[in-house]
Amino acid sequence: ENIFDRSRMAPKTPIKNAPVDLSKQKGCTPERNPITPVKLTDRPQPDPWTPTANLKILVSAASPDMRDREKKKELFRPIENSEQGDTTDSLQDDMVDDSTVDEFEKQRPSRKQKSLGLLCQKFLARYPSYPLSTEKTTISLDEVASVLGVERRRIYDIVNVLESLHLVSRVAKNQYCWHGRHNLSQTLKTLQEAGELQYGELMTFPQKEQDLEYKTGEQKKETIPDTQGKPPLDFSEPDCTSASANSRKDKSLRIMSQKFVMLFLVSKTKIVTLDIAAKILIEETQDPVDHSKFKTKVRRLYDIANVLTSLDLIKKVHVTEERGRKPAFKWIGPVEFPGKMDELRGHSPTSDPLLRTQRGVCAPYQICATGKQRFTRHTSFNSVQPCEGSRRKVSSEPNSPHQERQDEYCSKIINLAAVCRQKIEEDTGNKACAKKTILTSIKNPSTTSALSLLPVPRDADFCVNPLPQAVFPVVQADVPNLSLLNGVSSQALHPSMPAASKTENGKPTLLPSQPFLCFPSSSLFMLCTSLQENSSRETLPTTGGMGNRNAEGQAAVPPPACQKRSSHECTSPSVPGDDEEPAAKKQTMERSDVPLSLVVPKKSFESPKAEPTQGSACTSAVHLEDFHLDHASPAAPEAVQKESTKTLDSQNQEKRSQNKDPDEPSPGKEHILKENTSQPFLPQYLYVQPAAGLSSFNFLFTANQTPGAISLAPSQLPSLSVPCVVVPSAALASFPVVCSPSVTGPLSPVPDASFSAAASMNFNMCSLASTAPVFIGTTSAVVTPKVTTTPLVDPQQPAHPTPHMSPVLARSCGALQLDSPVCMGHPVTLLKLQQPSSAPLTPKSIRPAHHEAFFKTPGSLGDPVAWKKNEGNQTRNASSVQRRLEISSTSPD
DNA sequence: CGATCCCGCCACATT
DNA sequence: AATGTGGCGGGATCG
Repeated sequence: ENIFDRSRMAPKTPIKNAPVDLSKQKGCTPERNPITPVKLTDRPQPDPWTPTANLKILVSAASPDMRDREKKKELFRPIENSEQGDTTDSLQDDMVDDSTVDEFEKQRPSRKQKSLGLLCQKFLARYPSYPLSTEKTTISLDEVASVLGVERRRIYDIVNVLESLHLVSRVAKNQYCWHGRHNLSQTLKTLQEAGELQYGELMTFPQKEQDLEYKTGEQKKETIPDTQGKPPLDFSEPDCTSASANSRKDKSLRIMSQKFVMLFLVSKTKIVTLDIAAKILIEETQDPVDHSKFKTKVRRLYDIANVLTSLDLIKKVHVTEERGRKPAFKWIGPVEFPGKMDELRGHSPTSDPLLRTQRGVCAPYQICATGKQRFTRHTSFNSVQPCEGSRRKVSSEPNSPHQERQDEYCSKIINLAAVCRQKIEEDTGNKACAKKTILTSIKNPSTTSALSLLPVPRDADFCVNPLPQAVFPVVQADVPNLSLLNGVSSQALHPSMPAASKTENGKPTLLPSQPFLCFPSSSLFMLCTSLQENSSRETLPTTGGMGNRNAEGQAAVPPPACQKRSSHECTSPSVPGDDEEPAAKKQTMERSDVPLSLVVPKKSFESPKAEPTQGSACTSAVHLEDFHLDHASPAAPEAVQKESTKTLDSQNQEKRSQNKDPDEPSPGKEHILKENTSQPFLPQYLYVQPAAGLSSFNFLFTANQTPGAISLAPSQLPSLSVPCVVVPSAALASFPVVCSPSVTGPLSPVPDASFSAAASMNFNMCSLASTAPVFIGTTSAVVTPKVTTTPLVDPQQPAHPTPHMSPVLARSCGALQLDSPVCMGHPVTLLKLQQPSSAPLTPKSIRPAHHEAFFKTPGSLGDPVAWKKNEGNQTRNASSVQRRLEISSTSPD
């Protein structure tokens, strides 16, 4: 355009060559022209501009020209009216224009004409999408700004987003280098991987370090320290981290952009609503204050979305949820990147996944690390890319670089995951999210489950429908069982079970029966899982085979990551990929160390644990929304389980059939569930999430033994007699209580069976509720296999398990993902899970607190309701208050 | 009236 | 101190 303009302009304009006609034509008031000065240049540019005022005028004036050009381009077309404008000059004229313009319709430069999206299109039109590698195009911000007739500030908005996708890189002050889309797929791939890791897994995290390095400020708020940046940093590289990392505000816009893109890449549906994205992106804070923050975030997202839209990567759509329609964006860019996954993702079925995952995971992380390394400025990739550098890509890519930010980015990304979790929680609290979730959940029962929990409240409508129907049946059956459950629970409680300890199978015994109870009204959410890292991992491979069935692989990416994490403990930051894994493992490890950790609502305790939960929730929510995940995550774990479980599965299936709602999620889910179910899971933790806002769901999961072990409130649970209890919020009331059928019967008999039963229960729940429960079940199932199952109850020992639990869950998820497509969907979930683990990291510090909290909780638990209330309210504040109780399920080894 | 998001102040970073 | 960057949010416009 510029060119055109100039050429045209030249002739036209009286002025010299103002780049834009605009100025010339109209209006440029003399003054204005003169003003311009600044910079500019040497070149042909017009002098006139500069001043914004002038610009505006110019713009208006120019508009006509613009439009012509635009038309050419097409871009403008959409705009329609906007264009016109030729008319008059000066501002005054604008008014006139309208009248005058009749012909065109135009109205002066309407706001749209000046939209960032349009501006971006113009900007992009200036450069070739696929420039010759050899030639390098440099972009002068001033020049562009003047040519396009906008203030430089706007150009920054565009460039920052483009930079996040590596379409451009900053070379120097005011100078950017245009790369075009050559690396776009690579970048997206990297982002996807990173997204999977983060969101999917979460990271890890080392709280401690984090504190030091990054400021705690924000992070801590969340309570999710881990999630936040630190972990990444830690992982990535120590050195860098501190430095680069440092806070800085970093360009949130860049980071946000990447995160935003990651959400799309991770989501199944490829649709992300603004509010969800905003929630996820809001890293810190959660608290009340946020509102304004949320608003600001959304504003930024619009900016980003406009640019992405111009890039044809996304398009605006509306998602109508039950309530109403929400603005959302659909990813229309490439979904699969050549080569991208390959190893990483691993959707490969079976065993591969593990490998992949591990490695794959590493890669992403690495990336981050890399980024960090560079403190200074490298340009090449900012955030996400890290991977490249470190791992494969390497790249050098770019030349240059500048910007150290990447490191930060990486960390941030990590944080994002955490944030997401938190947010999710919050969201859950909030209705909107919940709704979505619910919806999604409905669609995908399993997947949603987690999410659904959150949403529950409001959506009751929705929720109800799906859930109730499906659920009820189950419940009914279950109810009777309660007694059984009790029996079971008792068993569970008594961790002593050696059998359980033995291994996965054994463990089941504990859980066996765990049925679920859903109470409407409470807001508690408890998640119990127990798992061991090892087992889970191991299982994963197997699982892969099992779970894969569906293996859609689509987005599956996440799973791998999870697995990865789980697989490795590595602390070493050096390897990116490893980082996560290690972290994850570590987390798990750590947790394991800690016998019982309670996860308190994030903030309150600050313990990381809470985070995970949230994170999971968040993720799930995200998925749901976007994708409706599948509950794949759960499935993954199952694979392992399958062995013993199969029988269970069969049972489960039956149940499922019953349970299934009309809606019924996809079969895949069922599978997953089955798998999950099959695996016994041991609830190590209890998660209580009371979302303040959420309200609707409360879940109580008992780990198998946990309850007993925990001592939580045996009385409480016991009374229930169900290992897991899900309590919907009051609002939920609609929900019936659900007891896992399987549980009832089985309990005593065979541990395995019981597990399976339990698992099934969970699944059922999920299907029914379509919400969180499912996840839980899954995770737990996954976890259980090994350690968890073991019944040990010792608090401390259990603690060990506990830690695992979260990790386990994550792992399991990862496994699931790997295996089945479903997993893919769930990736997010998984992530969340991991996060928790990460959160947990802190085991140390946390532990004590947790314990206390933990205990408390139980007490509170005594009354489910009361419990909910109390905690829910309290916790809420943090966005999600989640508490995890770890139950020691068994003593891990 | 809610969704969008332009506009530009102003703080922080870099030179 | 000047200039580059870019966070941020008021408030206008759109639908």
